[in-house]
Amino acid sequence: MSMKKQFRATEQKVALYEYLKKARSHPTAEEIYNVLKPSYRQLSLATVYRGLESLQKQNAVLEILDLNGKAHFDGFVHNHDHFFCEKCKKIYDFNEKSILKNLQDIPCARRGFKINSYQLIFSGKCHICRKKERR
Amino acid sequence: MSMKKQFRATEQKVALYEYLKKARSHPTAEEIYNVLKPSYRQLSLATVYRGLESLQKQNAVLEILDLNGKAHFDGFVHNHDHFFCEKCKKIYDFNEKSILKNLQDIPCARRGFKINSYQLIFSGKCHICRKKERR
DNA sequence: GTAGCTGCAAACCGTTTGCACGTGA
DNA sequence: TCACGTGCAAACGGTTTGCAGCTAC
Repeated sequence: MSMKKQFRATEQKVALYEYLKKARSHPTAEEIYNVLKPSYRQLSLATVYRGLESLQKQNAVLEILDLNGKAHFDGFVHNHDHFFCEKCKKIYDFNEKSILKNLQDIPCARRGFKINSYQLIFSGKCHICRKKERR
Repeated sequence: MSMKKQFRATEQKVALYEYLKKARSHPTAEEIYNVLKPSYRQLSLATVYRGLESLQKQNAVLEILDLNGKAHFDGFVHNHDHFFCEKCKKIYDFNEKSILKNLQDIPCARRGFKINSYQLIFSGKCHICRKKERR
């Protein structure tokens, strides 16, 4: 029989979670590591990755792959889309609610496919990089 | 002045292109390599990657990142969406034309963002894997 | 007490690169 | 001719893993 795994609220995982909740910047694991390292001097990158994996399984955090295949993390877990800047490689929230509203309506069931989720990521140039270019 | 790079139709690149045009299976670079290797005994994986990069620049081929960050390639370059099977890791075409029709209509310009492209990938279980499970 | 978590270092693996040689236009 | 492409092997970089010790519950 399948016993559900118990997640533990360790100091490190709480710190990860709290940072992601307030940072709306979609950081990578390494960026998070660099921010938290000064406060948690023993912290290791592997722990960041494992903590993020654990938080994901609890649906507390979302993983987004950018168009280079690099993982970013988002503390805002409601269904929304993203924008990836090809220049500065930052990820932005594109909206509060995904522009794909009715997932059920999408005509896919006829092929026998079961959709669990989707990722919609726009790619281009962000307002900051465009402004810099115009100089 | 910026001279445009000339692309050459070498034997290897033609083989890559022709394989992708008929294989509707969204193979990875390694899968393509394994298929072509018997016919091109000197072929190296690096050449496959470089050839695919070159074909992409000519808009002859499309790169799709699956939800594990792995690159797959598609010889069908018109704007369409994909489906990624979480079980067998295969990528399928989801439709002939993307369900996002009017890219211009998306209210993004107000933020000063410039959209060049987007990737919409559904994730779930494909019909083959679902069938297998039901046994 | 014990399942789950941590830090460290090493391994992993898909992809890219440097180099010397080859080849298409 | 010579810019572009190739094969090989080594490097890269983000992520994962094995292990011994630690900690939340």
